[in-house]
Amino acid sequence: MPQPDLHTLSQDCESCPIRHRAVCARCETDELVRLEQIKYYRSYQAGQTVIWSGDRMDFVASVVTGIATLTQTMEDGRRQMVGLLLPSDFVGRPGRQSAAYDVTAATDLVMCCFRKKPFEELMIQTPHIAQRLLEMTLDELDAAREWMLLLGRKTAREKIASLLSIIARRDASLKLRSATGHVTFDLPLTREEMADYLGLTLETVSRQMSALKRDGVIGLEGKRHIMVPDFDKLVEEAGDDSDGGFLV
Amino acid sequence: MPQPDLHTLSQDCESCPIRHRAVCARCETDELVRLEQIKYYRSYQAGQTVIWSGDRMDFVASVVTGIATLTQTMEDGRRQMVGLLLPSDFVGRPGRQSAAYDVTAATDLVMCCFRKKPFEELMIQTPHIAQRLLEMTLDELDAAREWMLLLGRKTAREKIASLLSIIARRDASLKLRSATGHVTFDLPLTREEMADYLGLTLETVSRQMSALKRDGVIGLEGKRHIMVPDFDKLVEEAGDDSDGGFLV
DNA sequence: GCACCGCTTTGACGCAGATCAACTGGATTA
DNA sequence: TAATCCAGTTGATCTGCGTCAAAGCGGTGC
Repeated sequence: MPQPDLHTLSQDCESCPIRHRAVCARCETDELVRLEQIKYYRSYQAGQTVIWSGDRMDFVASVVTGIATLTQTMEDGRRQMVGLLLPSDFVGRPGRQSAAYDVTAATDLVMCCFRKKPFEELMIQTPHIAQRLLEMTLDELDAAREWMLLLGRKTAREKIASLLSIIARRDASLKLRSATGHVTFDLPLTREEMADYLGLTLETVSRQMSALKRDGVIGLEGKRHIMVPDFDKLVEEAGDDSDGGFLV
Repeated sequence: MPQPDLHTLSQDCESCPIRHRAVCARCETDELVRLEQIKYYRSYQAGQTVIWSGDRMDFVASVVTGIATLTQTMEDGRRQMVGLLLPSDFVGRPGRQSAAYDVTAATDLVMCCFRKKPFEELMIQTPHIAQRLLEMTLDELDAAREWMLLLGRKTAREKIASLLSIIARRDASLKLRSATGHVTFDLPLTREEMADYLGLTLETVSRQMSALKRDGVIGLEGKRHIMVPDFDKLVEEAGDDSDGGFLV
């Protein structure tokens, strides 16, 4: 169940931490005013389910803080994560009435929700929203295709290195830094969630994390805090082309 | 090298076979006129490369007839298909100057190309194009996520059954039929291309095709013509939820 | 007719990662 | 202080798919 925690939250779009990256990034002041009329915040604790696949979904939303996951589950319980949503990422699909995936809070999570019906109307009237949403969707499609290469062709070790470098990059970009040299960050995912992301078992994830640590590619402090002495080395382990995804 | 074959091709959008499914689907007559001014056709033979990843790309396009593939290649030659483009599907990304993937003609292929610069301008002026492109991109993202489940969690046999049912469905929908009961279609892909789609080797593809044939799930006539006596049986082999993707 | 070629099939074998199971270590509760 | 719990680690074993190799098969050219 969602646990509203509205009083601690900024209600003012202008001072919003994702103002210039989210679906509202291109909006003018007057457009923001209209968005503000249909928005509300929701908070979830780490581990809570935001919505189940197939459930009716009467809002779309932006992640404000925290991390959410999209997962698909087969009848026999096999699970595959298909989306990892960081601050500014968009949840839901205009024009669709029910959720296509399970959405879960991987960390404590705050979302800025828009009632779906008025959001859809606003989208027709203000092209800035649709433009930005198209751009974001195209970025997500590129990320999904990169992810497909990972799932289809990379070894377990490469998968782990890829995931770590993706998280390091996105974490750095949220802090307005770039990921080079010595890098440090917190893993927002459990070993099991990492496994669901990578199409592996949690045992294999654990083994490969230990192997990367043994080989000095990463350092671990506790289970979640990662230290990368040489980011280029990590990227090399990921097996990516040297250009290394500066598209995003 | 592209082999122009313009004389055999319809130049008239109104009589175009993909008029009501492609990126132009929502356009009014006056908008079509403007699109017609910036469009040109190109033909490719099966096996030809349309564009290499990283190459400058000064057009975007719709597939008119035939099938194209998007693939990513790692430095050591491992390949993963990340897109299978059927008639009406869109190629290229407005706002991007170079191709992100290798685009190849899997069959003989005709594309309706738009010069990129004027297309981008037109997109700003006529929201119908951007609206339709957003819708198509969201559909592709859903398909990519389904594909991620396949790559990450399905067995070789399930992967093959999934691919066959996807092709059967899309083939049926192009012929304005629905895929039920006894179904028949041609495979547009070689065993190697199927392997690149599924994250398998061509040997495993061949073995699983033989196994499905042995078990009576499919029949083969030659290498490419597939007969499915009971489509529901095939879908069951694919391991999908019973709803079976009527989203598209 | 035969040789050749690209695609496909089939067989033998090996290995990366899955499975099953035991154990560790830190946090929470009693 | 110990009991419980849960995420994570590590070990032993198994197996599905990859790898390597050989042979089949339909089409094309000579």
